Amino acid sequence: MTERQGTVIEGPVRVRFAPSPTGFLHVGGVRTAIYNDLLRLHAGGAFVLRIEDTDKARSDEAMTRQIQDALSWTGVRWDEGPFLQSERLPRHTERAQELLAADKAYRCFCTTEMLEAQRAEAQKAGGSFSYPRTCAHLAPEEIARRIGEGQPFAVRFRAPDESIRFLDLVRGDMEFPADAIDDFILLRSDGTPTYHMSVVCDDIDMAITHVVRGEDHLSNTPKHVPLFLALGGAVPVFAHLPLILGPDKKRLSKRFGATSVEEFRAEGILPPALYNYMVLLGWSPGEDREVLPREEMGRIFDVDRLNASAAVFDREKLLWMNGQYMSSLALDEVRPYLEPFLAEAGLAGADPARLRAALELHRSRSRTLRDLAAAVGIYFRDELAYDVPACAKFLADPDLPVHLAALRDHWMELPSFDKEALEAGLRAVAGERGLKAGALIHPARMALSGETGGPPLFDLVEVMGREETSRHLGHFIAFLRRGGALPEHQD
RNA sequence: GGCGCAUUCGUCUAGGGGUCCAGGACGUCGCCCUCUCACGGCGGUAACACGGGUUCGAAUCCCGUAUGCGCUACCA
Repeated sequence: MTERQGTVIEGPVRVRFAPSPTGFLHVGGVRTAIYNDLLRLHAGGAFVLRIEDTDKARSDEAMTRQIQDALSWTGVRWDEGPFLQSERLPRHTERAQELLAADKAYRCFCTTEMLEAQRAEAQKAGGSFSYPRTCAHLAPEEIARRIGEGQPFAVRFRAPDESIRFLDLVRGDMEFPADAIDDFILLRSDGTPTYHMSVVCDDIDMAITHVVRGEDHLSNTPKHVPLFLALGGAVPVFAHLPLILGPDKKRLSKRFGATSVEEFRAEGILPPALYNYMVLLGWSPGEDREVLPREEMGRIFDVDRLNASAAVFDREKLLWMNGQYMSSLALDEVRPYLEPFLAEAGLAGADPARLRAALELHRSRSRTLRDLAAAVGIYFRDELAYDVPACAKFLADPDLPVHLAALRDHWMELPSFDKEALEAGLRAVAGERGLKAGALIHPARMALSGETGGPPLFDLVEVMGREETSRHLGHFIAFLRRGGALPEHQD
């Protein structure tokens, strides 16, 4: 941990995000991408996007496309790529062959069955298994003979005998004993390169200076470091990010709700809110500020402040963050993201001016875009569904229909249908009838929104407009007169 | 099993030996604002995993224990 002090990064960096396209982009992946984004933003340089699609069975073009969409939606910007690792396989093989030629790697003729047996035995004896270097020093003639016989072989890396050290920006100076790694495989017996070979080769070719990735790669790093060296590449600086946990402190799983960018998007989360929330899951600006735009975070981002312990994903706080952005962003910035939800709510063709006014009225009251789109629906409907249980107190007042009818008549005769006039009108009607304003306001709100809560009544009515207000009041009066029975078509 | 990493309010975190009977945020509770709801404001609630050291002094440094997690493939 001591080494962390003063590891602030100032020069240009080359960072990369290298997801494998196996479905949706999960929160862990997004956060990794975001920290890379911020590091690049802070220090300058380049962000390389590399798709690790070598596991062809699980990868396809659509998934690659999806990752790019999810990243750009989130607000992560990359400078180079996407590069497909699958297209670089020949290069990886070529580099592995170089290691073989330089005797930094060797052919291993051991069969999987043999290795499995040895591994099982070692486990039974209570120890850990590492490759016993059976083929590490075969005589050249022996090798030639076996190749001649057509025996398949894998290519193994000659792991160093010294302990391996590297710098991890999150955890400090790391040191692994030599026996922590064995002579791992570079090329499978079918000739294809393994993950370790591909990653290191690509990181070298792409001149990556900082590898920011998940903690699950921490134990792989002592394998990668000597491989960088053997291939003549500069060893990058590492930063291994802790995992993201679910509320049960286990690996985040679906049963606690959305876990992927696509799902958050579908729920109506704004990209900057997701981005902002994710950044805070493992990093803090060090001052008591939390809601910060990407550019600002980029300016003050500092790997020094990355947290080393796992964090529980808190959906509530994400929703809160979303609410912050929903109400503070300019409406025009929100609109593009909102559009699909409006369409879904059947409001695609709604009157633009009224829609806009309605959105302004409701956005600070909604936590998601989906909620917002649903909330403004009341301004564009022929009939409203009332919160029936909450209507009990209105039904208990036999004079209410008359009062509301008077209110409606008064409002309809107003020369100007604006909130000041509406309020003055309502207070006048209430006064004439010996009522408190609230005695009209609350039932009117129910009549015009179907709910007990919502924006200030006169704002609501102004946006609703004269015609709809009259109609909805009429419906509600009829509803009250029926004693609360719903018309046929409304159940 | 082996190796590694982690451990501050329910959750995200601040904290780099004294300024910490531990600060901020989400949540929660109460109050204010108010026609309701939300926003906002104010206040309350609640934490240094445990045990040993080191030190005049430890949340902070060291060692152990516990717990959690990761890795331990011819997967990535």
